[in-house]
Amino acid sequence: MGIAERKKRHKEELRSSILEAAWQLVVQEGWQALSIRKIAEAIEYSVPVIYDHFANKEAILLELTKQGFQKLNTALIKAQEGTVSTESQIEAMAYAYWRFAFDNKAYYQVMYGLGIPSCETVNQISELSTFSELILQPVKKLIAIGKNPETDPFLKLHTFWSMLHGLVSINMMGGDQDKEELNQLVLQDFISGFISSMKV
Amino acid sequence: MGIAERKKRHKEELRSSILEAAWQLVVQEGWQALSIRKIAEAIEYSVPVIYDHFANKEAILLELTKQGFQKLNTALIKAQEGTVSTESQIEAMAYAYWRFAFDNKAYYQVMYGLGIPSCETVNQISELSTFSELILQPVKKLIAIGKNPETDPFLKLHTFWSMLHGLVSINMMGGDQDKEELNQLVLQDFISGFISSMKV
DNA sequence: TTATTTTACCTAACAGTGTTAGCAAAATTA
DNA sequence: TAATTTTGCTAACACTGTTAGGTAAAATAA
Repeated sequence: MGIAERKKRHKEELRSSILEAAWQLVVQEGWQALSIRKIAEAIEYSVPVIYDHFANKEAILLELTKQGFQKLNTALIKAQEGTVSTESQIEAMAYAYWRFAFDNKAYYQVMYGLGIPSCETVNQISELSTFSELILQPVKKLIAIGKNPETDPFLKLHTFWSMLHGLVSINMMGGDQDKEELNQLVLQDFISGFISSMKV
Repeated sequence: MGIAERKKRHKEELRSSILEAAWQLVVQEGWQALSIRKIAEAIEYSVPVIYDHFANKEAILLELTKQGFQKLNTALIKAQEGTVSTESQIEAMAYAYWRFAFDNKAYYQVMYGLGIPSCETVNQISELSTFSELILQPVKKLIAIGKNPETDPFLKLHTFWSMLHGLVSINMMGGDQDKEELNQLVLQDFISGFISSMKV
């Protein structure tokens, strides 16, 4: 009964080739230029075949979004494991977040940059991101060290994530390369400010 | 020669009726559902007439963006004029920024939410926003009061704006109304943290 | 092996999008 | 009144996402 397996394997290959082609197109031309027909041409199949694997175009984007969050999560974990002290962990993770965004602009834009679409994508972002879980422990420790033990760690976390996203998205605009130095300063300023704000 | 004037007036009326119709459609159905044909139908003219007033669809969105920044600017100025102390000025402006975003979600999304398009829209945002100029003076004063006079006001400003945008855009996602309380806390946490970070 | 059914895949279409070429009618000027 | 400019329209082009319906090949059943 190897026939069914071969078919299944082929189907999975086709599915991932769709994602691969879609991703390549997104990187090359931006996610606004992505079209089903271009994907079909790239994988050398007709258009309806794509709809055998994905319900619609949005489902493809959503899958790429998931891939992006997976990459981000591993980067964050790696950053956390690289250091020991609580402060340096937060710092490393913020930096890793920043680096991921700028090293994978296309991913970050698919993950967040689609604006506020009517789809379910956005609602899934908070579920996809393990950023909160990862950074919760360090934040709690920092608060414990600080002078105000009543500080809400979830609130701090939420603020941290929001502000970090703001820094990334604002600095991703324009695209002037000569702002690279400024950007580094902005990030450092933010991190040190945030850490000290929890100790107070 | 009142004929030419009448024509000119009519042309301007048509132009603003296009913008008005476009805006109404954006509010009702979101900016992704905006189409030239819908605008044409709304103003009861044929499609090509629109192209006599705007080069393309993007130009219409850009005009709405400008309107949005104008509204935001006046809100910020009003907030600044309402208070005297430096700290409360910054606080009031941040709050006004926040309120504008959530009271005019459609505007804010047109202004920032289009992701990172290939167009020139984004590059014009920094020029359109007078947020930087308005908040520069209060920031400078705060730094002067603080213990570290070498702090770069422009850097602080940039950070402030970025983080504020991050707070808004993250909290604008999801759209759960029961998060309203949390959102207020997040904003207050951010403002107090930022102000104290400059005094240090 | 033959008949039947299932699977795989494609062509062609529908309804929508931004944009523009070319033409008819109305308004203005000479 | 005749010529000219302005005004606005129809119709088309080249796209977009999505799907209905059909065909030929492959797998299964008789």
